[in-house]
Amino acid sequence: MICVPQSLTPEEIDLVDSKVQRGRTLQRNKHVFEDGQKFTSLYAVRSGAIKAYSVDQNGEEQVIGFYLPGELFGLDAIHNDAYVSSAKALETSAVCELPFKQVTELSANIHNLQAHMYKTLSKEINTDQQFHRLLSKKTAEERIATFLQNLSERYQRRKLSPTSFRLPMSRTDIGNYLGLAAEIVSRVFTRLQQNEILKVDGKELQILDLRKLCDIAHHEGCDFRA
Amino acid sequence: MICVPQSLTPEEIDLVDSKVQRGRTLQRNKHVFEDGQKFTSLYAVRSGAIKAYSVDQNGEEQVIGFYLPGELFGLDAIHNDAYVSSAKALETSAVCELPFKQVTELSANIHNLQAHMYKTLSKEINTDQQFHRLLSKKTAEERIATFLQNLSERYQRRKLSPTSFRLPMSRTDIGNYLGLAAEIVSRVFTRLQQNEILKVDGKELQILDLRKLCDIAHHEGCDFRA
DNA sequence: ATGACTCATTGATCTACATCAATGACTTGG
DNA sequence: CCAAGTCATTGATGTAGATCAATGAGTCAT
Repeated sequence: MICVPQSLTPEEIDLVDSKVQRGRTLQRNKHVFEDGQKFTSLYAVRSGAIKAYSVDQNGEEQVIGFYLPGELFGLDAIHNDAYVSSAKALETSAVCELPFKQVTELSANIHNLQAHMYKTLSKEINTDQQFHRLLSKKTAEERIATFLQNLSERYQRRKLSPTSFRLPMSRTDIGNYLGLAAEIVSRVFTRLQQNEILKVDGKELQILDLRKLCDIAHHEGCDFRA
Repeated sequence: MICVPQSLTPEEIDLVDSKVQRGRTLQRNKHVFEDGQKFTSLYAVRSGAIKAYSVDQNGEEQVIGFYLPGELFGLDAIHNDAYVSSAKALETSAVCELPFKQVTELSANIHNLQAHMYKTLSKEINTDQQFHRLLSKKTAEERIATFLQNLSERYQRRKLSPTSFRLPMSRTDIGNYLGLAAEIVSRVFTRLQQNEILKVDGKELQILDLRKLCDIAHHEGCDFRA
């Protein structure tokens, strides 16, 4: 159910649900799909965490994003016959497969589904544009604060603790994603810990002062005034 | 006609065309839409050049993109009731307005149009992800070479010279877009000129050695081997 | 035409982050 | 359960690009 948009009517949900291929489970480091494979399906995370990335000519990896339960990925391949990035499990994970052909066919009839797809794609574009600002203007500390605040929100949306969670990815992955060296991620974590904003123990993370974290992030929609 | 996707059948093109509100013309610095205005329509450029940007709490501008004839913009607002960025003319420009309500209604019936919309949105996501790498990993020189090579391709697609064109935006806008100070843009232009890769005279630009420019760009799909 | 802009260029200096290097802790698979 | 990775942390040093400052060229309104 986590794989089907909740904006539909119950009947529509059933219909869509019946087209969803069920659970592939993946061990850590196993691929959901790889760059270049024939594009067939979108995927939604049921449990665990997925990393999307691409590799350039020089073999240099670029982390594109991290996906948590309830989130949809593979959207970047729709315009192509093949996937344009790879997706692998950061920990033991389960995903649902949504054959894209079914999505288009259903969305011609289910107006709500079409609207949902357009919105999802557009939201992704918007998110990427906010990320443009992050990479273009923000300092290391601001980037990391924004990243953690964003994770916090996403865990909260899934009814999990917004202030205490486990980072499923390595410091290197975080740095790669945020355009920083892993060492800088480490140093900023230490500094935020000294300022009693975080408590970090390996991959276990506690946000002690979400308010301050948001102040540092300078992120739209990350203020408590609202 | 430039506003309607060519992937449709002639009848479909006519149908879509009849729904397209015709030409708004804008003087330099006039807005097509502004952040916060009620979202109603996508826009396509007919002539001129459009800059999309957003402004954060501190009044700091972030250039999100530049749009040339034939290109669609406003996609980032679909998920929302209001525009999430602003778009203004960099020079006297004409745009077509495509009311989004019409687009969704038509796309339920015209399968090709739905497919075209999905592909357009997905392509935009993919472009933004490539930009992620540019900002995260590339040097100033690589960024600028990539940017110019990309402009060159887009002019070529519109049957204009890929090696000789006018930059419609300022150095400040280019720098802002690429995550660089305007001074660096200037310095890199000078350097590329010394190496006889470019000829720059104010906003007039000639690419003297597209091959070398591509080598510098380190950009996928920017090699002559293919 | 003329003064008041904005825009581009170049030089000098500063700094945030990258890079290199070393160490210890954790993880893992044989 | 031990050896061989991988991962995180911290310190020392280097550098690409930011910032500040000055000048000149282009553009615009009147």
